[in-house]
Amino acid sequence: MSQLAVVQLFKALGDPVRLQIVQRLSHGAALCMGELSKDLGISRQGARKQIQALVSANVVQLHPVGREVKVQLDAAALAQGRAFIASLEAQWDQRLQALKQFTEQ
Amino acid sequence: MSQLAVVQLFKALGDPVRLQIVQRLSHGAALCMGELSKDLGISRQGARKQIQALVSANVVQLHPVGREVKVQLDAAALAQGRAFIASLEAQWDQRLQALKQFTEQ
DNA sequence: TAAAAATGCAACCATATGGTTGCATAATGT
DNA sequence: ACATTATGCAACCATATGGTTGCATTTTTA
Repeated sequence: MSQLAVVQLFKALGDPVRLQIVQRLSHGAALCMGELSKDLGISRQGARKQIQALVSANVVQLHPVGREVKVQLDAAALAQGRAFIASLEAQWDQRLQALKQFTEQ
Repeated sequence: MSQLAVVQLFKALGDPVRLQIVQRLSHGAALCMGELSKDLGISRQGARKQIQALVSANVVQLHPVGREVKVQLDAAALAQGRAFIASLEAQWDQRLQALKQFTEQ
């Protein structure tokens, strides 16, 4: 996973509206835009732009169905984000381990 | 962990310069600001502002040592971010499981 | 065939963001 | 003491961002 992709992923999650959208979608149901834009406290077009941001970051996928557009979470993006953080933590722990061995000498 | 804290954490990680800083720090050594600002391709004050953003998001801590200021990663923030993503994935998986059982009926 | 519903597109606006430069200040080395 | 080093603070600027409104388009429903 490229650095750029990771940055885009975290940037996408780093906004209250977008994170709220992701949380609602994580419950599984693929909601259409109209449903999603409610409860967000902003206009439909405002929500649309945030959803587009999630699409660009590959956090979400759009599936047109008739006149509606279903919005579905892409769990792979979440997995990649988690894996990236885990790799940072692994480097950190490795260093702590080395430091521990050094002080025990 | 509050929603706001999660948003701030991801927003902090969602920038190429800040992510680069975090990656360098994940190697363990607590670097001082001057060292960090090099290799970033921006001015010292530019780097300073990004580091401050990381401090505000609790991703990093500052420790003044003489005339220097050491910058150290706070691995707890990483753990919280990873845990948050994991909880989203858990909800997602749970839903998939329910769907599977439904179709198997 | 019309009306309504769900969405798309574009222009616009206020504010946030990422960066710069200039100068001040505190700690260190000679 | 004095020059140097590491940093802090503030003003400033261009662009990105998050939101709005208005209107056009496509699909469903009556």
